[in-house]
Amino acid sequence: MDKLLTKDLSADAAQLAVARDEFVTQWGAIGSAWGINRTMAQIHALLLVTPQAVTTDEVMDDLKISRGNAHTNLKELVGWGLVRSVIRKGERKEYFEAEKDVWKMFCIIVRERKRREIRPAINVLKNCVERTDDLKSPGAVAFTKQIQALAEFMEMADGVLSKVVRSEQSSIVPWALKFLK
Amino acid sequence: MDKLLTKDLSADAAQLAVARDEFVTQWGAIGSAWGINRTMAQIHALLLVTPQAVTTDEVMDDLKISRGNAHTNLKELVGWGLVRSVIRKGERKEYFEAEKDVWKMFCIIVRERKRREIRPAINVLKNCVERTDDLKSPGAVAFTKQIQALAEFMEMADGVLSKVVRSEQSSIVPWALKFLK
DNA sequence: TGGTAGTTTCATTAAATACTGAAACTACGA
DNA sequence: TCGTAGTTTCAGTATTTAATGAAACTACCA
Repeated sequence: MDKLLTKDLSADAAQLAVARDEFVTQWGAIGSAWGINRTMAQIHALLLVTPQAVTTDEVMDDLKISRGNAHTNLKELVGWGLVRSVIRKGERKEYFEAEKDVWKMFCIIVRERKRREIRPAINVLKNCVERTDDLKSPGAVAFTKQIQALAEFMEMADGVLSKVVRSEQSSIVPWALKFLK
Repeated sequence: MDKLLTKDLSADAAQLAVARDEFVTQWGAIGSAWGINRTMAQIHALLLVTPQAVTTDEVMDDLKISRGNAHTNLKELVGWGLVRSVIRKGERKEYFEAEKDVWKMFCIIVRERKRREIRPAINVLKNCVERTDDLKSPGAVAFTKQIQALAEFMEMADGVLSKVVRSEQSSIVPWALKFLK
């Protein structure tokens, strides 16, 4: 009876462990497709499904990676703002925990990608336009027009994302959604 | 006088060539950050700013890349639907041209990424939930809840994107934008 | 101020990814 | 059906990117 209960519990724990592992692994693969390094995505996944804050050693141990790798990617995640470091009083170790709220997570990612990638891309485009918008040849005019269209589109997208993310409130998008067709 | 005119024209052409090169190079770098291979992004950029359809050889020559590389990436772009191949009657060569309309381009990219990356990610999440939603331990419940939240968020995002992209009409987003705060 | 727990850095190595170029293939026209 | 222009494939190579692990560093405490 007691044995049976124990057995069930450990079977459950195993099932959970499998699902957790599956999630961490797959999230790593998904990250790759979006230009995020696999390990960083895996660490993020791991922290997302770990209720307590964890140490570098626990991450190393769980994902079977080196200290340097764990350290670098944890700090990178902190740099993105997706992970916070926590210092428990009386302890010297550093603990890490992820932002768990999905909407907040989304806002952080959007803000960072806007800052790191969208804005610089817009600058590149504007720069190209500046170099050519005084040229009169048909080729130059066509070029400028095309780049301008791209620039305008990206500024529009940038603006939409700013507004979506501004309020930090998850209710706005589903609400706006009703108006879309 | 004639010489001066020629000089001016060639200066203009040079200026255009520089801007074009800058765009192609930078677009390649931007693509990298979003998980797209550099060459593919560069070819796409090149076709975007080339009015006529071009051949594999022209791409090779312009970007200084091998035939195999040019071929593979052109076909990949065709696979995404961002580039069409054109066969001119009476000619055996294959020509390629990009979709130039920025909004259509955006719709294509969104649809493809939805299909290739967002849907599979949602399936991974649902799969994880299935494995654990019958478990009763507090750890399992917390896990399931977190994954469920992620899954729901992604389904919502998927739905928003579907609607945004459905009409193939660029006017909808700016319009909906007015309602956002 | 020496010892220790913990963190950070970075030269080296490993792995993943992309590119080349030549050979095989295809399809058309003479 | 042979020759040729053009396309496709892919084994080998190069490049880029990420990971390791050990040494240097830091900060605290006895």
